[in-house]
Amino acid sequence: MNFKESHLLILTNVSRFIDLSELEKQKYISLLTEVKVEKKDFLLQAGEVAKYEYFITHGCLKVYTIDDDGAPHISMFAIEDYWTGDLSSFMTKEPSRYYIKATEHSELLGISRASYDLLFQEIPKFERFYRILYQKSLISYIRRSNQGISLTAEERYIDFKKKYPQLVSRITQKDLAAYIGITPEFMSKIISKVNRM
Amino acid sequence: MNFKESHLLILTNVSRFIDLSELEKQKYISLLTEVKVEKKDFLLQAGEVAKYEYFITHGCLKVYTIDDDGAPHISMFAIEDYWTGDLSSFMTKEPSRYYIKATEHSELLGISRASYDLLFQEIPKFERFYRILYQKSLISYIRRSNQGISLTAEERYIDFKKKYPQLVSRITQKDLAAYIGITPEFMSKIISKVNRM
DNA sequence: GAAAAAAAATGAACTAGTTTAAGACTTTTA
DNA sequence: TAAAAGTCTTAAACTAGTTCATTTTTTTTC
Repeated sequence: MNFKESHLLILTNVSRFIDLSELEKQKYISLLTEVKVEKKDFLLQAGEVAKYEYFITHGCLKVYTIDDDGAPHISMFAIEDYWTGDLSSFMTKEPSRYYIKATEHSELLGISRASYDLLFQEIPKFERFYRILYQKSLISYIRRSNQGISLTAEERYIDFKKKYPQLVSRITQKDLAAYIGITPEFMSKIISKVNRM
Repeated sequence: MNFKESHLLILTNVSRFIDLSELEKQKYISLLTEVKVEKKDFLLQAGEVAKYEYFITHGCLKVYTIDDDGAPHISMFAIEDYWTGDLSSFMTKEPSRYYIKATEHSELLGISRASYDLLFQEIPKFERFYRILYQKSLISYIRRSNQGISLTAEERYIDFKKKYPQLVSRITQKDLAAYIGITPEFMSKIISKVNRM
């Protein structure tokens, strides 16, 4: 069976943790929905229930909240070969507090809540896949929430640059500031300082 | 079969997400190790590999790092009916950067890495248990790391008090400051301000 | 490819949170 | 139960990061 490129990408991602038979691969692919968004399009807006979890086959998106003062706070950037969505709203079916917006033309594979539930019944191995996926995400969020309180903004910027060098050139300074947790003005100061060093 | 109180506690916790047969329950319990620690004892120290993940049947512990300036940063408090450990070190078998210290006399059930791996072979249902457990933890860490950058220290304190009212009276103000991400002096100011309101 | 819109830089005045230091209160330990 | 150690409070001087306002540079749009 020949899979298209985006399907091969997600199958390769899944195969990092579990092995699927040809039949299981086809079954899995059949549960996915293709989604394309243009730059600035929303995949999700606060107030909506998150109907899908997404795997990104191409592009870049930002996941963020808007606080009471209207300031955005980016909780993650998501690029090719990563997963995104609002897991909380997806699971509880309560309205989301997040926006997910494409920062470039992006292509994704979405799985609906019904398909997600069905997946575990049909291919129980996916419990293992998600167990490992969530475990790894959890480890990096624990680290991030710890760094948020123990590092200065400058240290967080240097750390981000070291960890995601490709990303720095793909996102605006303003968005990076909203991720690091500072104002764009202070981000600008940090960058010119760090570059001078 | 009669289980002892601590075993009943962990079985009840596990039964929130999966159903186990009597035989599976016995098998599971056989993989656990009982641990007791006195106040101020360490369950783990930075530099060691985390040999166990723990379920707390009684007591309270703090999980923290010490930064380059010697300042502690608490990443979680763990009490009865919660899980704790350094998942990153436990999985990678690399030395931990965390300390886990009892803030009261505590009793725990530990599972070693070998038993954890065996558990999935013997009772695959545990993939589901951990998938759901990690999913829920992930959701709360995503929320926490977002709040860390979007709320002021005062807002984080008020939020903590609302969310974990029982805990506030069980931990010192100093430890709460190390969790919130501020100095004990500023914590003291916030508390006297909030109490005056 | 010109006009409009958004992002980035810079600087001055401000504020949330830190540092240092000292005294009062509470808990632990011998 | 006294003394030692740790925790909490208060206050003054300080600094990391914000706010607001203006100009320059880059990107988007028609």
